[in-house]
Amino acid sequence: MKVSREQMAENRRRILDVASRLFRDKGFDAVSVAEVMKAAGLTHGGFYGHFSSKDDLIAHTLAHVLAADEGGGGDLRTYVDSYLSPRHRDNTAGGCPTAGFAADIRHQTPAARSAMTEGLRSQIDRIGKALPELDSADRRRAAIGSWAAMVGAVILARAINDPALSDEVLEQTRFWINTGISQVPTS
Amino acid sequence: MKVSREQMAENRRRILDVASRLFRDKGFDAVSVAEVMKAAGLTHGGFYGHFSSKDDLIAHTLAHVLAADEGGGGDLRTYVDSYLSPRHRDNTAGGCPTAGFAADIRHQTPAARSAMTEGLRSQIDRIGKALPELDSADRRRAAIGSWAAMVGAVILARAINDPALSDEVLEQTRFWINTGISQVPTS
DNA sequence: ACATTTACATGATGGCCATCATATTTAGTT
DNA sequence: AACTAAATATGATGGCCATCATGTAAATGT
Repeated sequence: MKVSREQMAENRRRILDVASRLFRDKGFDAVSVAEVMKAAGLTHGGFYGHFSSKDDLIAHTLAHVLAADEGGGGDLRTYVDSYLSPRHRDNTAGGCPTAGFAADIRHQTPAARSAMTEGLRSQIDRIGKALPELDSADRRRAAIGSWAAMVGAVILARAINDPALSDEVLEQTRFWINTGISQVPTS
Repeated sequence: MKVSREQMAENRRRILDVASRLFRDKGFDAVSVAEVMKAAGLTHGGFYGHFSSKDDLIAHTLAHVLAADEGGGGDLRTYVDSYLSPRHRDNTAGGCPTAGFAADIRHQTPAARSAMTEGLRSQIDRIGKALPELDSADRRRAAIGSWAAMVGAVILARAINDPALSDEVLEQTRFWINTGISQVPTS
């Protein structure tokens, strides 16, 4: 049955929302189109009225979630601490899309990879803006280095089995980053 | 046809070798059992004589490749530089299994996750041993922080589309790590 | 040499999934 | 109020894949 224009727009938004959560949680391959539609409260048939293919959904999901992700507004220390928390590690479905998707994106379409590229660019800028005390070159270096460490630490912490080591990876990386961004690099 | 005991052992080794390359290159899901066997010069039927399931193959492949991976023998600077090189970024099939598998392992069996846990543990120790100038606590922190940044940087560099930004992520992370491990942390 | 075991090959089987075809119902439009 | 177009539902279809069943031939033990 046909639905109103706003209803359809809302359906599309809901598809993207649940897809971004399911994909982050289980990976692109492990989530079927039918599963996404069901989670959005629809059936699989209507899918191709919204997107031309599953790959198309993936690309739109990435653009959607990376645009929605702000993450660097407030204090950098606070952001780093919450990013490298057990709470964030355990919240894969609602957590950082970069940590959830980055490794998988290597196998996706150019459109998906471009969305990730732009997301990374703006994240580096955002972190850099939160480091006004450094000069321009140091700021960019600290932003990229810190972000790589944050993403890597969460991915490693999620991969392993031992809760104590997982917690330690997060905490030591936290300290490592906080000492790193608090001093002028020797270059 | 039956083959000799040594031939069978060699076949098994070859299966693990090609599996580790294919999995690193394309991901666990995108590689079929038949594809692995074909790459090993066999047909799919014999597979279940060597492994009880695809999950079993994945777990053994991980243990195999993480055991073979030494990586921290020589100078740490040299290791970091080669790890964060475009050459390593572009060599997914032969490159670091942690960077290739870490994100995917979250969805694998407990056996696979345990193999990764032990691999991470020994890698942290290896890097720590290469930092004799730091005291014990700083050494562990630097080892974990550096390793997280290395893994994160390679994953990010592989995910994105823009070669210049990809190169920059590697290079800036290299600088960031090298300044980080060359100074006594303030905390 | 013979018997037996066994590693591998060939050839199903059943399930899941992306995508498509068609039906149904209702929002817009006149 | 009636018409048309569009959004979603229901129901195929074809392909891929993990796993299993069975055949075959060579290796190993006696």
